[in-house]
Amino acid sequence: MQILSLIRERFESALNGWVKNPLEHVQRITPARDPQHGDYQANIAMPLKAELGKAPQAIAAELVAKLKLDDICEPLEVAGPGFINLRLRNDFLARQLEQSARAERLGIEPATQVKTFVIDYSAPNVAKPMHVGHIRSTVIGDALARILRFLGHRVIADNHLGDWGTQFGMIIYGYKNFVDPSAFQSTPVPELSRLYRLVQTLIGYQESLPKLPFAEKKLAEAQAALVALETSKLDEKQKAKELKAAKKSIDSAQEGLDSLNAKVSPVASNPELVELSKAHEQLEKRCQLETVKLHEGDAENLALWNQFLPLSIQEIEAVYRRLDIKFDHTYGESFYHPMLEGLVQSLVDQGLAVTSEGAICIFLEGFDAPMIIRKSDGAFLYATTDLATIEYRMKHFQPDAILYVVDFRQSDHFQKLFAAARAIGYSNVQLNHVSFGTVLGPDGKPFKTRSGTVLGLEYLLDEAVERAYQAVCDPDRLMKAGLDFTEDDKREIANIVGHGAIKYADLSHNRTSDYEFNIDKMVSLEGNTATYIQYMYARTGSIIRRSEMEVNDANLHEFPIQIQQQAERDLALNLLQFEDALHQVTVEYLPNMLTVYLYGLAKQFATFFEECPVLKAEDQATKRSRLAICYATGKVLRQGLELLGIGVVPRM
RNA sequence: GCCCUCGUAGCUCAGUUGGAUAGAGCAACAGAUUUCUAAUCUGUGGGUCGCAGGUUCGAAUCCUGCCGGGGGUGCCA
Repeated sequence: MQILSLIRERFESALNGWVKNPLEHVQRITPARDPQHGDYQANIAMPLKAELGKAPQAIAAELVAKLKLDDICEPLEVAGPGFINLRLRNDFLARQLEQSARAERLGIEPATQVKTFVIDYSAPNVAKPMHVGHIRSTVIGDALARILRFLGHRVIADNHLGDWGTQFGMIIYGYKNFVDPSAFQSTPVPELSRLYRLVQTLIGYQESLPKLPFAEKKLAEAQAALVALETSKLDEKQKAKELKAAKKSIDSAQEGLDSLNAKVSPVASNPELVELSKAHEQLEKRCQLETVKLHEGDAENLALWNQFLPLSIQEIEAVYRRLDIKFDHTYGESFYHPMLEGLVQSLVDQGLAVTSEGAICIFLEGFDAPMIIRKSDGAFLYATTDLATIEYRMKHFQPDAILYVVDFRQSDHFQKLFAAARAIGYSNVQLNHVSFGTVLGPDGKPFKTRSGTVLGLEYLLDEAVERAYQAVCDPDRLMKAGLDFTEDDKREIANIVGHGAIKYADLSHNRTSDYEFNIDKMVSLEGNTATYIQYMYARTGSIIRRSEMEVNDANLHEFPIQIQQQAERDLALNLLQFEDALHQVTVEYLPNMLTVYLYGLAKQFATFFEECPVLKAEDQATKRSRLAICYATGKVLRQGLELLGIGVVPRM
């Protein structure tokens, strides 16, 4: 059982019958922020001032007198305005650690109230190459699935594949008109990617070219406005403000012009492409038509779709295999397509959806714009599929919660979707947009593929593995560390370290923040990285191996733990807070709560490693105790990393 | 225009949901090594938590306004 729950229980029984809502107050017992205030602190007395009509210090003193904690804690201490500081007894820590270290699941009991979670994550668009932007959803969703499952919940991992969207119209059109048959024969997936990019480039060109004169005019106007402003006779303050606005509108005009040029110039500079564009005017419309034909069941397009889809999925699955990501279901958009017509009809019949400006809409309280579920041309939208998906999931899985691990830019969409779901009557399910921030490039702007060339996810992973290989398997380092690896060993280590680096870099940021993508830093072997933690894990094993003693769950009772040094105590306390860290993750679905914990634990072990010799310990009892501590640390580090989808190696 | 979101050390980021003197890593500087794997450890310097008010025992955290960045905003996903 987690220590925190244990302490809270004791407080609860002391508060029972004395204050109105003990459970609420007990939540204000937390691990101490500052170790000089003990291990845990109870910030309970201060808010009770009003209810009990006494000074907080007096309340705290009274509470301390009522508490029965002497088997767990040193004598309690009231400090400052009424904090109660708790310090665990060393023998309690040692006993707890012995118990949890030999338990199969580190003593973590499965949840008593098992909940069903559907987690919707990754969701790449098939036929578009996966890139750096797909990392976040995939890795965060996978970590949450692993952690919730470990805590005993029922988890349904569902990959809502984009397999029915407009990109297929583009690829079908590209295939019909631009395919290189021999390339498609030998390497179909890259050829499909090429076709997709070609069509996309041409469409971008056709869209942007006519806008170019307007953008140029807008820029010129903005510049003229600035000049006019500079000579005008406004008062200083007003003028400064307007100058700023004028400069800003120049910047945005410039930016607009630049982005148009970026779409125009790759084609304009290539006569062949210009010819292609001329031969395929209104390309976007043509592609849309192919999409419509597909959706209407056109035999040729459906056959092409059926041919392309498995190829693309194979490609995606190869990435998942590398990353050790597994789903329970992969119900893509196409899976829901047959349900959409009926869904919209029934919403109209119920009066929940109405026709407005030719489109079928759901109007929701608190939103300016409606949620459109059928376009005026009859086509369905993302929102329609999402509603059908909720209906399907509710019917087949009866979830307590559905988590959508999707980019924060879609938060409006999800707010509407959730409001619509409630309006339809799905009230006994928690719908949660587990949103995440943008991956930024070195310029602080959204990470874009470098001018034209796509920085694919596969390339990125290869790069990380290669750098991991160079760093970890540096011959000098291996010699100094006395490590003698075969080439296979090295490759395996590089794989685990490289992939772990990418995942950890993502998971260690608060998911709601943007973060700067920096491959050097990710695969760097210093600081808050997976590699550091993996390294500390390897050291726990290395000590045990060198002791030439067998240490395992079954015989761990022969290695009784005694806590003597500060470093041992800090490490033991840290180890026992693993379960707390996991629960922290689940409160707001923040995997970085676990990375923070693991990094702290790894650092704590490094301190222990420096200060507490194991093999050269002063006596046998100390040696055995410290071996047990190493064993426990290794176990928690390995388990923690595994819950993040990150592996370990015995030596590195 | 309206709505959402962010602003913390030179840089990259945490901050356990309102707790005590705001923390890490990188970079800089000073130490520790015939090692239990130095990919390490110990220490130093570095802050107006964007600004101004408010709420209360107590605010980086909640509320209001302003400044600045990002995103969204009726038929894309």
